[in-house]
This record gives sequence, structure tokens and C-alpha cells, in this order.
Amino acid sequence: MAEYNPRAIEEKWQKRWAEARVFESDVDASKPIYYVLEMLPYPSGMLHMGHMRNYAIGDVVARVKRMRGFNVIHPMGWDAFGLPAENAAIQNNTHPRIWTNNNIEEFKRVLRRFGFSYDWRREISTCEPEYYRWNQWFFLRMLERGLAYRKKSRVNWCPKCQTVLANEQVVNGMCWRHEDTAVEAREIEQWFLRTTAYAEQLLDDLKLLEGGWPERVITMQRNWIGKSQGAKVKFAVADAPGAEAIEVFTTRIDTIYGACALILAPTHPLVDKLLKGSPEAAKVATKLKQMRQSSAKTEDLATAEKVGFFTGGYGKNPFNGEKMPIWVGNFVLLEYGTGAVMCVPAHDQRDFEFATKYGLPKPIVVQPVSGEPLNDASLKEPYTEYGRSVNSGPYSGLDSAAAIEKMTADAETKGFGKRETVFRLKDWGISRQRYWGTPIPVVYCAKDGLVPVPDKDLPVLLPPNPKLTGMGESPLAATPEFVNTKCPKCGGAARRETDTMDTFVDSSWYFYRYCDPHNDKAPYDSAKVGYWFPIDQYIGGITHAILHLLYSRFWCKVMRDLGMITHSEPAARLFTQGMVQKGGVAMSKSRGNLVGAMDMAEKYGADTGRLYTLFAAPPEKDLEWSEQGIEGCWRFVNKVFRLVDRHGERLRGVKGGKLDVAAASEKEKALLREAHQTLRRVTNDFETRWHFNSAIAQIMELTNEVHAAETHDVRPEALKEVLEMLTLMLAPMTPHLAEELWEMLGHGEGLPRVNWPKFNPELAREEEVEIVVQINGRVRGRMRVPAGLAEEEVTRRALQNPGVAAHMDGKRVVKRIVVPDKLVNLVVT
RNA sequence: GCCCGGGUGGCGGAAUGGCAGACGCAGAGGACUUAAAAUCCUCCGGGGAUUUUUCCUCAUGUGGGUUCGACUCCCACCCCGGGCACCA
Repeated sequence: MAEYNPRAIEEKWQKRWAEARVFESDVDASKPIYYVLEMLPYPSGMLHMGHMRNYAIGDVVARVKRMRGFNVIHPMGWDAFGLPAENAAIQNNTHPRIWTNNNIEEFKRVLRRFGFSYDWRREISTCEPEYYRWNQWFFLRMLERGLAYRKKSRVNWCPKCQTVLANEQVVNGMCWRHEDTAVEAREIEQWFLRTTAYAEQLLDDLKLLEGGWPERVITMQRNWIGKSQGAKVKFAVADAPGAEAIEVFTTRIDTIYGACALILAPTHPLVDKLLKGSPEAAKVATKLKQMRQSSAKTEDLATAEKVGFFTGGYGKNPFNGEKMPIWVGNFVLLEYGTGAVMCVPAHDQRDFEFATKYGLPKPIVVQPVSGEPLNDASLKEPYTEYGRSVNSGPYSGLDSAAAIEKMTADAETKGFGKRETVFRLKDWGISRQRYWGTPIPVVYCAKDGLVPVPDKDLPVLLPPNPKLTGMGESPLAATPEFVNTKCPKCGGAARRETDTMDTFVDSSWYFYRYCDPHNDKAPYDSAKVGYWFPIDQYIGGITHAILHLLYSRFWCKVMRDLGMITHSEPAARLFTQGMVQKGGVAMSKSRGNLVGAMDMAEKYGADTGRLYTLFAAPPEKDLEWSEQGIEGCWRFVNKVFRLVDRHGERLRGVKGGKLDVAAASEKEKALLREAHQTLRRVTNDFETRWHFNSAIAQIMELTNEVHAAETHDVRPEALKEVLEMLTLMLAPMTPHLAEELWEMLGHGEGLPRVNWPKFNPELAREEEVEIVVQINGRVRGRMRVPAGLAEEEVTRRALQNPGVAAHMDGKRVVKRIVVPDKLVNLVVT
């Protein structure tokens, strides 16, 4: 009697897998291809069960696909740049690289301990020059195409640190290190990638993802891109000859006759011009300053009170020539549309609130088609639905859709407006005033201005010994040997760009690099990528539903337009797994509720740990960590081990030939039937439904059956076949145990090369089935009949069933419903 | 406010319009043991009847509906979780 020793078994098989290089895969035209990928981790302090669950799911998929004959690529790497490393470096007076690489080592140790089937030859780390030089290369390509550009943009600035803060370093509007210091908004020149150039495609191509991506991720992306169609309308500014017109974006041009004012964003460039020389200027100066300073990003923005003031200027409604006061309002955003709106209080929620507060008129210009007509005096809330235009000059009487159409067309003809589509999506600001990121490869020369670093000079390396203080100017700017360089054009003195790139750049294309990780001539060989791509199954957290996935989709389209790839979307299928929680909240360092994956592996072994995360909940749902639950999996794993151990020696001798089914006993037939029925359901759970938890439940059930059958006279041929099936079904989840069992059953070759068992419908077929008999939909009896029995006969026997007869009691059958081999329902009166 | 999820025993969960509660956890009782652990066996939603057996009945957030039949589909509402939110 051997004892189950997970550590020894797991070490043994991991060693053999590595020696036989079973998880390495290369281009092979003879096999179907499967690319399964889990989102690459940021190597923080500890690999916890939340990470583990993600990789356990991916590994099941990878292993099942291998057993199904696919050429599987299953890589892993590190999202290694980022602020935490820099913070840790400051705190511990070390280098971000050391902290990062230590963490990577630790993560890797844990992943190896769990036996995940990665092709480690393909490992990448985004902080290595071999990787980030291609970020720079891509940046240059985008720069050439006008997809990368500089503009002034708002940043968070701590006056005490004298430095830029990342959003996550701003806590309730205060600096994270100076709780008493309010963060200021500052405008500085920064680099942007023109994601808006692809807004339409990013939206349209979501159609390609339908069915493959979760509906809600698609919805979130659609909302984020936020396309709205409407019109831009120019309002001339009255009494200000030479002043440009105010342009307004609206989706409801049909309500323009109800506009009572124009409202500008506080930061709108026209505000200062209008106030110059206006008697209002002095009165509102303080108010304006306040409005401009308050960050446009606070969460309570939507609920904050609307405030504004009259500028003293007037605009002219191009449709009816009416004079309209020009106001400034805090709820108007410069970033969206044109930074100016027309105020139609009767038909817009925000305008209604604003007009109510400042006593502006609320003329009604749309009436509902049915129901009570609106009345100016009694208007309690805005009417924002479509309806019929009223008091709208020649457009009165049209329904809203027609009015929008006609008024837009007229505005275009007359030259004061045009059809316009506006996106919520903004260009992607990639500048970070940080050290631990990819240097942006441009230099500034007094003579030649902005000069891109030539490809041959890439990578622009990070200086090895930066002064990291978290205070003052950006670390690269404070490193003279980095900043001072020669202009690639004229050879004269020049300064390097000192911003580094957002780490979302790193993760936007890493999965392409996996296909060709050591290429030093290009980001990747298009032929190799062409072979593996697209990703068949991408697996990760819902937290990345918007940014990472949107940027990746953008990058893909840019690469396609560069002629590097031919597809338009990187991942055909996306799966978002639920979080692992403890105490009802997601595991996180800040909450201090982490359960280390390594501790789990040490205590129960990798297989039990893997099994539990898959068993405890369906993969898309959140999972509450329970130490008790894992005990059950531990018991199960032991039970299977003992089961095979008890029979191993006897079964090893059984060679080849399966049991002749015709000669099989009832007990043997029943056992084989159970095994093949389990196989059918488990296969479906793995491949179609992704219900790993119920797959495991089925396997547990089969194990219980085998266990119960042991005492009966079951011949070794039958027992061996069932135990082999059991072993193979467990292999994707508890691979080390399965290998050991496979060996115990007398097999030489390693499991990763063994195919998924073949389902035999003959063996799975029931000879006799239990049929439920219902009277008026209520279960009144059950009976065993031969499978496939004709309806009439089933009904006849049902009526004879004693439980049924008791409920018939002279009643008449008016209808019968027969579900073959399952149920008969008799409707009686 | 808008958009998604979700609500089933003491707990995690199962049931793709056809036996609600599979499988596991926890709990109870028993076997083995000097004892414990481990293991094995039995029971395990509520109420009622019958008491060796079994039967009836209620029950999948609430209320309606569709259907021979609803955890499953439709409508309304309640609660929980998440996302978005002055987007003009």
C-alpha cells in the first residue's frame, strides 16, 4: 500500500515534462492550432489564489486541447514595468530592476510548482530592452503616420513633491504622501496615440467578437467608445465683430427653438475673450478660477451642483435670429464635443436644473405624441423623449426624427451647421513622468526641433543608475547622462525626451511577441504570427474589460495597417473569470486578505489546489475562499490514488484487449455504462460549457461508483478500462496525479501525448430506463421499462402503475405527453 | 439615473422547458481502534400522516402570466453585486 505523496509525485513529473519538453510547441502544418492565453501578470509581491485560478482555468483548456490533438501554444510572461517597482525602490533604496526580477523569480517558482503547462522558451519580460525596444519601434512607426503626437494636457501635480502624480497616487484629491496637500491640475506637453483615428473601426469590429466575447465586455467597450450622431451648429456672437462663432454639438437639433442660452465650458478659449472688457469680468473672476481648478475627474461630478455665470455676451440663434445670453457652466466639458452646448431646459435634464437655478426660461418645443400635453408653467421635469415639434417655425408639426433630419439638412445648406459624429473615446495619453517604463525615442534639437531616434539606434536604454526620490522633476530629466545627447540629424547637442510610456503599451501587443520571442530584427516574424493567430482563447479578469482590451484592439489594427498582420482582432474568444474573495471582498494586498498559492501547494499539493479552485464555483463566478472546501478535494484525490493503488498490480498485467461486452456481467456493463456516460458529460463540460465544477462532480460520482463496484466480481479488463478513463478525465485538472496513476496502470508513455478517451455510445446506452409518471404534471409514480419502448406501451404500463391508479380514480385521460425514455404526463379530468 | 450580472438547504453549488437540491463542505449516528487520526457505512430542506415501510403537502427573492409541465421562458416589483455616469 503506497501513500499519496503529492510533493514527490509532482516533482517527479515536472522533471520528466521538462526533460521531454512536452509543452514546447512549434509551427506544425499537420495539426490544428490552438492558442490559449492567460493575461500576463504584474509580478507584485505574492502570487495568490486569485492569480492561481486564472492559470488553472487556462491550463485545463491547454491540456484538454493537447489531448484532443491540437498544436497548443500556451505562453507566459511578465508585465514588468510600472510604478510599484519604482515606489519599492525608493522605499528600500534599491533598483526597480532588482525588486522586479526578484518578484518574477518568485512568481515563476510558484507557477512551476503548480505544474502549469507553459512553453517557458517563449517567456518575455516587458522591462527587458529586447522587448521594450519594439515598443519604441512601434512608437516611431506611429509617429511617422501621425498616430503619435504631442499636445498640452492636464496632469495631477503635487506642489510639495514638485512632481506629477499618477491617478492612483491621488487620494481624495490629496497627495498620497502629503495628506494635507491638495493636488493641482497642471497643463504640460504630453504624448498621445491617436486611438480616435480608429474609433469607428473599434466600434464596428465589436461585431466580429459577438458570440466569442462576453456580452457585457462588448457593451462596456461600446459605451466607452460612445459614438453619438448629431450636428454641429454655429452661433454667431452678437456685438462682437471679428469674434469667432460658438460651435455647439447637439444630438437634438430639433430642440433648438427651445434654446434659452449658450453655455461654455469654464476652460473654453472664448471665455476669456468674452470677459475682456465686459462689466461682468471682475464679478466672476474668482468663480471662474474655482471652476477651472476643480478637477474634472472627481466621482461626485455627476451629483455635484451645477454652477455657472453670465458672461455678458450674446449669441444669435441661426434658425430664428433670437438673441441668446452666453453663460459658463461647470457641467460642460471641454473634452467632449465642442466644449459648448445650447441650453434647452424643457428637453434636457442638465439644462433643466441649470435653468431652474438661474431663472432662465423653459420654452417647450417638443410635445409627446400621445398623453397629456406639456405646459410651460407646470413643467416639473424635462421631456427628453422624441415627440412632435411645436413652436419651431417651419418645422412645427414634424416628428422629432424628421425634424432632426430636415433641420440638419437646412443647416448644412445654409452653411451654419453640419452633420457630425462625436466619440466619447479620447486619444490615449501615454506619457508618464516616471523612470520604470519605456523611454519615448525622440530628441529635441535646437536646430532641427523634434527628431525621432533612428531605428538603428534603438533601443533607447534606461540609464542604469537613476536618482529615484519621488520628488522633483521626472527621474530621467534628472539624469544628465541620459538627457544630453546628440541630434541624429545634425550631430549637434540635443536633449532626449524624458517621459516614459504607459505600461498599457507593453501589454498591448505582448501576445504577438510570444510567437517569436527572440527576434532581434523585428517585433516578430509575420509568418509565425500568421500561423498562430488569432488567439483562440484569452482568459483574464473583468477588470481589464475596457482599457487593456481596447488598447490591444487598437494596436492590432495599427499593425494590420502597417502590413504586419492580416487579421483585425487579436482574440477570437475571451473569457472573464470571477474573482477569488476572502471575507466577501476580492483578495488584494491592501485588504490584507491574500491566500498565498505557494502555501496551498505546500499544504495540499498542486493538484489538490488546482482541483479545488476549479470545483468550488463555476469559473465565471466569484469564489469565496474556504479552507474547509479544500479538505474535501484532498480526500477525493487520496481516494482516487488508493483506488488505483489497490488494483494497480493486478491490472498492470492486463494487456490490450478490452472486455468482450457480449460476455460482460450486468455489474460490468453497468460500470462501463456509467463511465461512458460520465465521459460524454465531462467532455461537454470541458469543451462546450466550461463547467469545470460539474465535470469534477461527475468524475467524483464515477469514482464513487467504481468504489462501490469493487466488492463485486468485476473482471480486470472492465475495471482497467474504467480506471483509465477516470485517469484521463482527471488529467487536465490534476495532471501530476493522473501521470502517476497512468504509470501505476502499467503505461510507459507520458500523458501529454495520450489522447482523450473515445466515447462509445454503444456502451453508454441504457438498456432499461426509469420513467416518471405524472398526473396533471405531478409525479405519481415511476417505472422501469426497456429503453426505446413505444409511446402506446409506455402509456399502457403507466396506467397500470399502482401509484398512478390510485390517482386515476375513475377519471378520464384527455391528453398524454410522452418524453421518450424519460417521462409520461397524463392529463385527466 | 442608465446598463449588465445574480437571488435555489446550515454553506459552496447542480439541474441546457420534463423526478428541484447532483457533487462537495459542515452536522448527526454507527463500524474499525486501547484511544485518537485516517478510513468505511447510514442519515441529513420545512410541515404533516403512517410509524419497521411508504405516502401527502409546501418550497428555487415576491406577485402575476405562458405551458400538459417553469429554478429554467414572459411581465411587474423587491433585494444583493458590478460597471458607467453632467457625453450635450
